[in-house]
Order: sequence, then structure tokens, then C-alpha cells
Amino acid sequence: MIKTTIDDIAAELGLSKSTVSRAISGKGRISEATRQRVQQCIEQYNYTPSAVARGLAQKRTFNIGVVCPIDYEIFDLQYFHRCLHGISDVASLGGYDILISMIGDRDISNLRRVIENHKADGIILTRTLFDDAAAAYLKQSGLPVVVIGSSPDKDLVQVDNDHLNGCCELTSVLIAKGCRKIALIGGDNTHTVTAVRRRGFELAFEQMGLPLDPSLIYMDTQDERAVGAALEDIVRKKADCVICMDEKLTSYAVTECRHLKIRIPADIKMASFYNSAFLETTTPAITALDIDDRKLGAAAARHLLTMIEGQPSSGELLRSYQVILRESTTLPSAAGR
Amino acid sequence: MIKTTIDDIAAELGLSKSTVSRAISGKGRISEATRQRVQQCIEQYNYTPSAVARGLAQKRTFNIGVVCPIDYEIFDLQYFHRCLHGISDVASLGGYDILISMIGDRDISNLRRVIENHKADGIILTRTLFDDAAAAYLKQSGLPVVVIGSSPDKDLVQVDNDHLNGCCELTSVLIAKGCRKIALIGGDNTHTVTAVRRRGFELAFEQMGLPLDPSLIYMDTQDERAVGAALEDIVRKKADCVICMDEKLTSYAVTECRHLKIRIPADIKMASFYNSAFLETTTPAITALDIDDRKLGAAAARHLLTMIEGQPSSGELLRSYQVILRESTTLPSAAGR
DNA sequence: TTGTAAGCGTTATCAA
DNA sequence: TTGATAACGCTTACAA
Repeated sequence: MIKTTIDDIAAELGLSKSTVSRAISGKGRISEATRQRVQQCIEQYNYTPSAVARGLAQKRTFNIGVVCPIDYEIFDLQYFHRCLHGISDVASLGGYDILISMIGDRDISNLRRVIENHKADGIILTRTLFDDAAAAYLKQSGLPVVVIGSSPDKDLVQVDNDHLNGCCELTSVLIAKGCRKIALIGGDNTHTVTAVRRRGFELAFEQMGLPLDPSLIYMDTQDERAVGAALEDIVRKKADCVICMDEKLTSYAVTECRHLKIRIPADIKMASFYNSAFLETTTPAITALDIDDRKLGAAAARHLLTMIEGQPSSGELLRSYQVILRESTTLPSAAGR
Repeated sequence: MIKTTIDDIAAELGLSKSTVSRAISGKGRISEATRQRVQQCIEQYNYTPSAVARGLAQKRTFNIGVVCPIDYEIFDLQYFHRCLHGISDVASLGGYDILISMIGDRDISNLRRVIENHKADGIILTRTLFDDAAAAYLKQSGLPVVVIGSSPDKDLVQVDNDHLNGCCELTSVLIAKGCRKIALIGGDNTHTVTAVRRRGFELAFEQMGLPLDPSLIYMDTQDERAVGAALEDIVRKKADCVICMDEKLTSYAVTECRHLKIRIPADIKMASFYNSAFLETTTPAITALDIDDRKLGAAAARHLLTMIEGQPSSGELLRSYQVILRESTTLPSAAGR
């Protein structure tokens, strides 16, 4: 089963291969008659052009690279998968495929190989860290790069959800519901989004002109134990609400409340700055900020393709979030159920 | 920043590009002296060969395609991610990169594009369905294909964990612990693994020479409601143990038990045919069959690379599973905690 | 509108 | 051991 090439088609039709090429790509003037003939012959012979050859001729690969951190946990994976979905939608529209590079925190060899071998026309980073080895490497590579999330490096094109205003909005809603002593449990300090979420939280208090008790902010609480300790402290301080920065922390907090016999929302209200399926099925369901990760991925891919075409891009801040209110923050009066 | 090519290196060194090519690839006889000179020059100029050009010359892409079902749920994603990790390990050793095709149940256009444009040298399928559109398409494509899991199509090279014996072993352990009325809750009937797991369950009874009550087998219970209904039925029939086929079903079952005030393991024991981090943190921790997905991915990639090199492969059945006993199946006598 | 021919950056064949 | 030279399959000036 030897592959048919553009020469075969040209020979069969008695045309030159440049004519066939033009008929396929639609570039350059071509009579409608021959274009039809070519089209028909192509289908008959089941001819499909080689992307490799085309790539060599056009100095392109028609691949976009997506970096997948090897240390992604179960919760991150859903985010990643949805981003990928959006990226894939846009990429395939442009005739691009997706090349995945799995990288560790320090070992970015898979990414290097892709860049060095010129196997992708651009790269998307689905998260950024402070002191990000991948981001630093990509920057000096000169290839078009889009990061999803906010990178400390403002030279990189960024596509992000407006976490600042989203978190501010959710916090404001809780304040409006009467919460005054709101605690915040924050995760990984090396992730840039952590800082933004904290800022959004603080912003809500500033906008409402309310005092904020800094001792109610718990940062870098990564594991179950840390969350448990924070929660005990929070209860001791008689906070009326606790917000966790992501669904992992929230799940820890819910479990911990169960252990400590703290009732949600009767004893304390709870909310999450990142929604997930888990939060709607748990008892009680948890109020959360919902973000459309697929849109985020699609936007990133769109910007990357633009840059690959040679046009500049300045990134984008998407407003595709919404506050979803659930039982965990119902008012005391309505907490009869 | 114009890319340096093999010609530049050749010119700089006063060699022909074929010599340089040989020095790099190591193929053909070359004096150690020139090989060193070339090596040094390459590093100095920071030259890296174009994979596209090499691909065209060798009629290869150095990509392996991995199919990612778009409908993967949160639980599947962890399995997929670990497979991918193993695939990536082996692929990068062979100088290959990973091309991801996201496909729907029926819409395999992203996969088709990869195949038609000849963008991958082989494909790995991480799951198979009965009546699998992707598998059928790949088969007729003629490209090397490895499926992870057991496909009904025996023409496809399969790499799988030995679910049959694994599930049989877990079931046997439970029987040995004194369980007699063991119920089985099974998931998606369109997934081939579902049938294998059921068979392993039955096998344990046959091997022990014990009767099996078919009415305790609940198949195709996909959602929470179905699991809940099954569980109520199971309790009514006074089963002493229930095995769920995967961690999603198990999580549903645990939640349902909580609602129904059924205590695990005091009232009923519980186990899962697929382990996950979730099962060790839940209360109580759930006995499960642990499978090394990363090894599975690595094995699949190894077989695929072999096939790409032109050698035949007959697949592999890995025994990398282990039964992990946890609280959910402790004996009544020890259930004091 | 179509054809010719020169790339694109490698590898492979065959001489030297 | 090295060097010409012809592929590999496609695109794209430039010519006809």
C-alpha cells in the first residue's frame, strides 16, 4: 500500500503538480474546470497531502505544543482537559494538531526537544509558576507563546480569566449576605493565581469599606493537615464564613468539618474560588466561582494562531466566570432544611 | 534569528553535508576526529536538526498519536494522565513526541486528520469500546496501532492489565475472608473492560466451587440514582459485601451508604476493582485492586515503537496489579475501631 | 490559466 | 573516510 503523492495526481490528470497544488490550496488563479477535475481525482485516489512535506516547504509544522505538568493532580486534570478541549476546537479549525510535552518542575527536556527539533509553531502553557523554568526557556526560544493564567513575566502573551474580579465578586456576595469575619484558605504560593485570588478577596473588603482581619488569611496550606489546623483556628476565632481557593482545599475543608462536627452552613458558611463537579454533589453543595476553562483554552489557541500568522497579540482577560450560589452559604433563616 | 542548517555547519567546517549528517546520526563510518569537530561546531552554533526535514527524508514523523476521548470524566483523567506519563517516558527515549487527538464517541475528525496528513507513525488508543469507531478506522488505516485495554477486535495489538485474574484475586480474597453473598455493581456496558471484570468476579466463585447468585450482579448502573437503587436492593437481599467496578461507582456507593445509614464495614463490606487516591482518603478507606497505569502506558509505547521499527508485536498482558486491603473489608471481629 | 524549476533541510546511494 | 547528487513531497516565484 504505497502512498499516492501529488505527482501521481498530476500525472493522472496530465497536469503539472503546481497546478494540482494550487487547486488544492486555492491559492493563485485556477480555472473552475480543472479545480473540479483535481478535486474529483483526489477523492478517487484517496489522496491526502503529506503534512511533513508541506511543513518543510512552508517552514511550518502545523502543530501547536501544549505543556502538561507531570505533577498535575486529579483536580488540575479536569481543568487541563477542558482547556485542551477548547484548544483542540480552535486548533483543528485552523488545521493544526496538538503536541503534548509532559514536563516536571525542573525537567523540561520533553519541551526542549519539541522546540529544538522545530516540531511546533507555537506553545501554550496551561499554568505558570513564579520562577517558571518552562516559561523562561520558552521566552528565550523566540517561538510564539501564550500562557493561560497570569505570568509574572509581562513579556509573555497571557490569556486569563479575570480571577481578580471574580474572587472579588464572590467575596462581595458573601459580605452582602451578612458575613463579616470571612476567612481565606489559600494554596500553593508558587502558583501565580494564588496571589491574584488573595488580591480579589482583599479588594472586596476595600470596595465595601470594611475592615479585613489579616489573621484570618491562611496561605500556603497545601495538605489536609494544614487545612485542618487552619480550620480549627478559624472556628476558634468565630469566623462566620470560610473561602477556600480551590476545590482541593475545599474538599479537605469539608472533610475536616465533618470530623470536627462543624455544620455547614449552620455553624460556618463555606465557598470556593474554583468550582468543580465535586462541589455540587457533596453535602452540602458548595457555593463557588465557576470558570469556563474550555473558553479559556479556545481563546489561548486563537491568540497563538494569530501570532503564528505573524500578527501581534496582547493577550486577553476573559470575563467568563459566574458565581454559583449553593446551600453552603444559605442564610441562617433559610437553613431549616 | 535565522535558523542554522546542516549546510551552515558543513560550510563552516569545509565538509560536505553528508559527512555532517553521518557524524550526527552515527550511521556509516566516520573518523573520530571529524566527528568531534562536528560535535563541537554544532554546540558552538547551537545547531539542532529539523525534525520535519528529517521526517521527509526518512518518511517518518517521529510522532506517536494518542487518542484522548473528549468524554473522559474526572476519574478517567487520572488513568489517562498516568498512561500518558508512561507513554511519554518511552517515547522520549526513542526521540518521539506525542500528538494528542481529542475525539468524541462518533466524531473522530481530529484523529482522521492526523492519519490522513501522515502526522504520526503509530497510534495508541487508551480505551476501547464495543463498536469503536476510532478502532475501526485505525484498523483500516494500516498504521501501527496499540490499544490499551482489551479490544473485541483481536487483530489489534493489545496491551492490557490482567483484569481477569486481578478481579478474580480480589474476589477470592473477600471470599476467603468469609463473604458469601457478594454483590457486584458494574458500569458502562459499552466499555470492554466491564465484561472482563465481571468474568473475573465469576471466575473466583467457580474456582472456589461456590454458588454465585446472578441476581446480585447489577450491570450498566451508570449514575448515582442507579447505584442507589442497586444498593438498596443489595441491602434488602442481605448481601455481606459489595464490589464496585470502578472508583466512580464506589464513590457513589459510599455516599449512598452514608444516606442510608449503612455502616461500612460493620453492615456491609465494600471493595473496588479500580483503585484511586480517593479511595484511600475516604472514610472508611476502601479495599481495591491497584493497577500501575504508568507501566501500562510504557508497555504500550514500547510495543508501538517496535511495530514502527517494522517488527511484529503480539501485545502483552501485564500482571502489575495488587490487592490493597483497607478498612472497608476488615473482619467483623476487628471492626471495633 | 498553467508549467518549469528552484527551493525547504534532511537522509541515502553510490562513487571517489 | 568523505563527497556529489539524487531523492523525500510539497510550495512558490517566475515564465510561458
